[in-house]
Amino acid sequence: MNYWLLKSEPNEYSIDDLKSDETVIWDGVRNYQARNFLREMQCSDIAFFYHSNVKPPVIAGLARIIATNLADPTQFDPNSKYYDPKATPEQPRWQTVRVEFIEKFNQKLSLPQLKAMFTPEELAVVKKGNRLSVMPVPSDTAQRLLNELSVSKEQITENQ
DNA sequence: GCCAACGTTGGC
DNA sequence: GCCAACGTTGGC
Repeated sequence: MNYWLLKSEPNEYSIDDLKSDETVIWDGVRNYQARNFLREMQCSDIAFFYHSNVKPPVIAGLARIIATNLADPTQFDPNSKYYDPKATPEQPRWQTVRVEFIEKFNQKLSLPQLKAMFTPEELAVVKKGNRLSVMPVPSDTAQRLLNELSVSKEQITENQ
């Protein structure tokens, strides 16, 4: 199992939105490095849900990857701001995943706290100037985060 | 609101 | 294929 971090501006889509939707397709990513990470995701992988562009930025919750290698439907929609005229259903350029709500944290970890806990090598989101919206979280970093957030193994395992 | 960081575009 | 110009992200 692999761990990831997904950034979202809560004005656009928050952990509360995911909680009420239960699942969502993670559309709108238009950065190749981020897309390549989306392509690597596998079912039952865990994602830390990060709220960006708020004071302070926080890890707000947890999500599970439940479907992979999906063509992002917004690339085919001329009315979407994520429309890509070079993409066709036969040859899509942007793949993504569907995620499922697991948990919203009461005690959120803020970016200053994350900077105190981790080096940029351990957790890329603490690196100054990092604009990537999808990034891997090394397994040992993920374990430390889950421990800090008091997440039990049962909570992140499917078929509880 | 500012601006550093950095990805993308396009002229050459 | 280089790189200046430009646009966007996102912390501060």
